[in-house]
Parts: sequence; C-alpha cells; structure tokens
Amino acid sequence: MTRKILVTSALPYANGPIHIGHLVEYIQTDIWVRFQKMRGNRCIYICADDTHGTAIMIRARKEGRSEEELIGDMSEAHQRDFSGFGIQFDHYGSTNSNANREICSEFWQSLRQADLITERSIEQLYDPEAETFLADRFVRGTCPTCGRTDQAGDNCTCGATYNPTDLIDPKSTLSGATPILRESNHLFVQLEKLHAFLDNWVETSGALQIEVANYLKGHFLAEELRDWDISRPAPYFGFEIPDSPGNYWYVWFDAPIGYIASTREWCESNGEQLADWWRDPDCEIHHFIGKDITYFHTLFWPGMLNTANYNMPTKVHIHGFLNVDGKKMSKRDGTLVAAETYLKYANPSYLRYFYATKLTSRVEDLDLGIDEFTEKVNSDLVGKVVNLASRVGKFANKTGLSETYPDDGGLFTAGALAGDEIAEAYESGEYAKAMRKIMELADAANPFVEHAKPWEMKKDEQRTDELRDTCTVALNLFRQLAVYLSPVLPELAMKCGELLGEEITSWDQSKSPLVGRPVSKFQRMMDRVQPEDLKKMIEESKELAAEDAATDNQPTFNDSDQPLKDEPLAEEITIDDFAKVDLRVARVVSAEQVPEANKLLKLTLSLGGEERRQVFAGIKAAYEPEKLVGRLVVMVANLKPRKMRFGLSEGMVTAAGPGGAEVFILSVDEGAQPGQRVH
RNA sequence: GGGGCUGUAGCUCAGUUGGUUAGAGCUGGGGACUCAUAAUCCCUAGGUCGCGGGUUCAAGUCCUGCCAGCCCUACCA
Repeated sequence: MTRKILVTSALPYANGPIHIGHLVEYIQTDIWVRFQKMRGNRCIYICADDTHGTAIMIRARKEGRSEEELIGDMSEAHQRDFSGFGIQFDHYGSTNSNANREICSEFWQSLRQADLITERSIEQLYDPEAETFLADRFVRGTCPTCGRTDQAGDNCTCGATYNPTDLIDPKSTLSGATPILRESNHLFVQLEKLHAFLDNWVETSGALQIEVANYLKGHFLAEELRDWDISRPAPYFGFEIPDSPGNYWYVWFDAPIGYIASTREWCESNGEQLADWWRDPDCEIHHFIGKDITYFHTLFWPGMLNTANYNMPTKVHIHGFLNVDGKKMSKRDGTLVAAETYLKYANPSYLRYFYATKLTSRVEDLDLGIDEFTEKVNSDLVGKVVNLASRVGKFANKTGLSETYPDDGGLFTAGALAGDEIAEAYESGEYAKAMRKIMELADAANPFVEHAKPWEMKKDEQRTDELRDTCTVALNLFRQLAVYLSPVLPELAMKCGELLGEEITSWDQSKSPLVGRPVSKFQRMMDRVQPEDLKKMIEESKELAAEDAATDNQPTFNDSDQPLKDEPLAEEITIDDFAKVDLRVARVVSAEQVPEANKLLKLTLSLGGEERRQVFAGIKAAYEPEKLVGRLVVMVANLKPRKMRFGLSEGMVTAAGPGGAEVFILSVDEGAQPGQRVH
C-alpha cells in the first residue's frame, strides 16, 4: 500500500551558517525521505528558513541593512549548503511569507475561539538605547548571589539562578546601556486547558520515543502547565498580531506554522491541495528535530494543531547533539565546522555515511571521532563496497553481463532476503543497524571474487565465459549494495546506474539481478579520505572562528539612517576641490551673547600668535558662551568674510546637527595647536 | 535536589521473549594474492559482559544496592 508522507526538518534559524551539527538532522531526514521515495511511497520533504525574532533584528541592525535583505542572503546560503550535501527538499520556504502570515492568523483565530488566549502585563528589562526589550541572553551583570561579574541574565557560573532584574549593575549586550524595567502587555496561551488532551496524546499516540514521553510525563505534564508567552512588543521582526496592534507573534509561534505554510507553497506550485496533506487522516506527518526543541514540538505544537484542526504529528523523530572527538563542538578547537568549509576539504558522501553508521532511533548524542571517521569511510565504503566494482570494472567493460545470472553460492539471494530487515531498520530510524547489515553483505561479496580469481581467467581466452560470470556476480552484488545504500549515498547509486545502464530508483531493484547487457567504462567512484585534508579543515575552521570572534567583540551600534536621509551625500569632489577649503584649528578666546540675535553667539577665535578672527556662529541654543572659552574648534579659515547685521563674520565654526539645540561643534584631539591646518 | 540515558574485547558497536563454548567490523600479530584506490583474502590474538547482592535448574539478558560517565530540570525542553 502506498503511504502518503509529509516530512519536515526543523527550520534553520537565519542567524548563522549551517554547520556539521545541523547536518546530523538534515542528513538523517534526507535519508529517510529518499528511502520512502524508493519504497514507492508518496513522500514530500518540506523545510524553510526560520526568520523572525529579536536576534535577527539585532543582527540586521549590526550589519546596517534590512531584515529582509539579511534573511534573503541567509536563505540562499543555507540552501546552497544543503544542496552541497545532497539534501533534497521538495520545497524550501521562509517563515517570512504571506502564506505563513495567513496561516498564523488562522491558528490565532482558532486559539481565540477556543478561549485559550489571555492577556496580562509583565515587567521586562528594556534597552533605552537600542530601543528594544531584552531577552535574558541579552543582559549581563553581576551575580546577586556570589558577586561574579559579567554573568548571564538568568544564571551564574556559581550555579545560582535568578531573574535578569535581580542582576547587580545589569548591562545590555546590545548597546552597553543600563536596562530599565518597563511594563508591557503580553498575550499567553493557556496551555493548561489542553492538559488532558496532551496527557492522552503523549501516552497513546505512539508519536514519541519512549524516553521523550517519559520525560514529558515526569517533567511538564506532572504539574500544571504554565501559560505560554506568545507575543512580543514592538520593535520586533515578525508578524504583528492582527487584533493586538503593537504586539508581534513570538518567533516560536510562527516557526512551526512555517511547516504548513511551506507545504502550501509547494501545493500551489504543484497543483495539490493543502488539506490533502495536513487535514487528511491518511497522511502521515513526520517531524525530525533535535532534542533542544522537544518542548515546542511535543507540547505547544500538538496543542496548536489540535486546536486549529490540523493533523497531529504521526511521529516526532528526536535526535541528540553532535560531539567531535568526544567533546562538544567548539569554535576554538575548530570542530564547529561550517558546511561550506567541510565541502572544501571532504566529500559529502563521507559524512552522510558516517552519520548513518551512528544514528539510532534514540535521543542519543553522537560522536564524530576524526580517526573513526577516516577508518570507517576508507574501510567500509572504499575498501569493501566501491572496491567490489573497481576490481572487476575493467574486465566487465570487455565482457558485459552474462545472459543468465550465474551460480554465486546463494549470495545474491541472501542479499535480497536481507532487504526486508534493512528496510525495517531504515523505516524505524535505526540507520546504524541498516549500515551494519549492508556491510555484512559487502563482507561476504569480496571473498567471492577473491576465490574466483578473475585475474587468472583473463589470461586464458578459453575462460572468457567464466570471467564474464564472475564480473556479473561481482557487479550485481555491488549493485545490490548500491541500492541499499542509495538513501545514504545517492551519488554512488547514480554512478552504479551509469555503469550498468539502469538508473537506481527503487528498492525492489535489489531483488533481481541485471543480466545480458553491456557495462560502461569503469570510472573511479569514490576517493579515500585523506587525514591531512581533515586537519586542514579543522585548521581553517579555527581561523574562521578567530575572525568571527574579532567581529563579535565589536560593540553594537544602533545608528539611525535618518540624518543621511535628511541630508543626502553631496556630489563627488576631487582632492583639489577639498584643498580649496582651508580648515584650521582655532581656540575660542572669547564668546559673548549678541542681545538682539535669536540664534547667534559672537566668537573670537585665535589662530595662534596675534591672528584673530571674529565669527558669528548659530549655536546660541546649544552652547553657553562661558563654556566655549578656551576650547579648540575647527574653523573654515578662508571663507569670504560676510557682513551680518551685527558685524563682520570672518569664518565659520564647523559643527554637525540639524540646528537649534541639536548642534555639535567638532573638537580636536589633545595636542593640536591653534593655526594647524586640517588635512 | 529531582529526572532520563549509558557502562560488553585497544576502538566503534551487535547480542532477539533469560538457555549449551559471549559475536562483528576496525586496530594488532602471522601468512597469501595482485584484478583493485598499499585495496582484497586466509589464519590468529584479545573480554571474570562497570562492581556487589538477589530470583532461577539456567542471567550480559530480570530485580536490587553501589560506582562512573553523559544529558535535561520550562521560555535555548
């Protein structure tokens, strides 16, 4: 029976590049999807960039561009990385789409109608300079318990936990400003009203791994579920809540809805109906996620889906984190390798296979040992699998495949029989088991060639038929392996298809051997891993991390683009044009009010020695005359003197600002002498 | 503090509903071969199944205590 299956991976956040840790999930999912497609099921793989939230807003500001521009570039980069690893989405959308806005509204209405939304005021730290509310991670200060400085907003290295409002001398990490406490209205989902439903779903749906269900039951469902704060006040990059102006949906509200929105976009361009996928009980929904976002996908999301009358997830496949050489990935060690960096030094197939040998259906962290990685790929893939084709490739090109499949001692049949068990392993997410089974078959195949001794046959023309038979067996066993491995190694399957003249598209191709056809010229299918390359990869990652760190340490500025808009840049000039303006350092030797003038102060500027200039400056509203006396300013010294109502003005003091009280005189750093020219 | 998971050969892991001498791959040692990317093949070494109790005719496999490691503890679940 053909199943209809919709598969998603977690939406990558548009705040950074894809790294090998992320890839655990996308590779895991892609393998599952490819497997389902090979089995003849209707399966679509949906994903999107997660684009909203404070972090994106801040980053865009930092980079001095719009959020849309930022997320556009990021989405492109993400898709390039995914594609580099052979991850094939049926549709890749964005949470910042019209479709998503509409479906969010629909969910929102359902939540309102179900009377699940409540509103109340909460106090939160606010950064008056960056003009935004601060999530805990954007506040640092001194721990109220132990007195350590520079601690995070919610906990200290001493183990104490507290509210960011308890911090001593808190500072915003965005601007360095001291945050103030500000009250705002937030909207909440009263999750407790769905408690009974969630209890039942967690217990009986079978959608969750046992350890996850236990965790939820023991941890969240054992007590009253807290209200979920689902809104953020402006400024926020996201969707404004239609019936609550000035409030935006929290990024975790619209992100999972992005699964549906992205599906809708796919439907629209493929003549499909959204309801056939998200509201048809016969359609399976499979989410692949990391353990860090379990909570959202197993409590809020089911609650929302149920309320809005969409399909519940058939299964939430939760995986652990990636360690490298037994340790957490770290930028400093160069083990947090960006997808892009990896691709420069190593074949993506290696990583796909390695992860496959490590993945189980449980929520376990998996370790990428660099040596183990090298050994496994070289020994399993190159030494066993590819070698099988490689060692008979040349002969086979001359002989072609036999008309009937020869006696191979039952190897092919045994391999075909193992197919069910391997398929079952893929289906249940036990890729490690599947890989083990496949390698058992590979282990049995090489001795066959060894014992047949094709290299002796080739020397004797009388034995051409025997040689052909041996090649036929070896290549069919190889092809069987390629079929079984094709969800993991699509590229290898493709090359196998080219060699034997029949594309690998279906699992059942593992059941019947190919006979009576020519064999193409053999071409090398996969290179061995070079340990030096991996070293270089780590080194480059370290360097990149160092560069990033340098950038990250720069303070964040939140400069408005208004001044430039008010007064656009002037026409380009040459250095000669600029040289015409003689700017000089000058000291204010006297400053006095001009009684009849509204805006002017009368200044006497010294250019050193006896040189004096009288200048009328329009800075009355901004400066008190007494405070100007003695200070150094920059003046335009060769400006044609101008007669004014109160006397002759023999120059101009340089200052910025629109005028009125908003005038800022240029100062000169310590050490400058009156009369020095500004170059 | 609480909760979860893990602990089997040097390394990565299998061990089905408890049943005769605990398995594989890699690594190590010895040999063979040369078709193949120093790939492959044959032989071989290596484990008191974390430790201590218990149930049983029988336990790596069930129960219990302890030890070690990892993860989580609500707004990054």
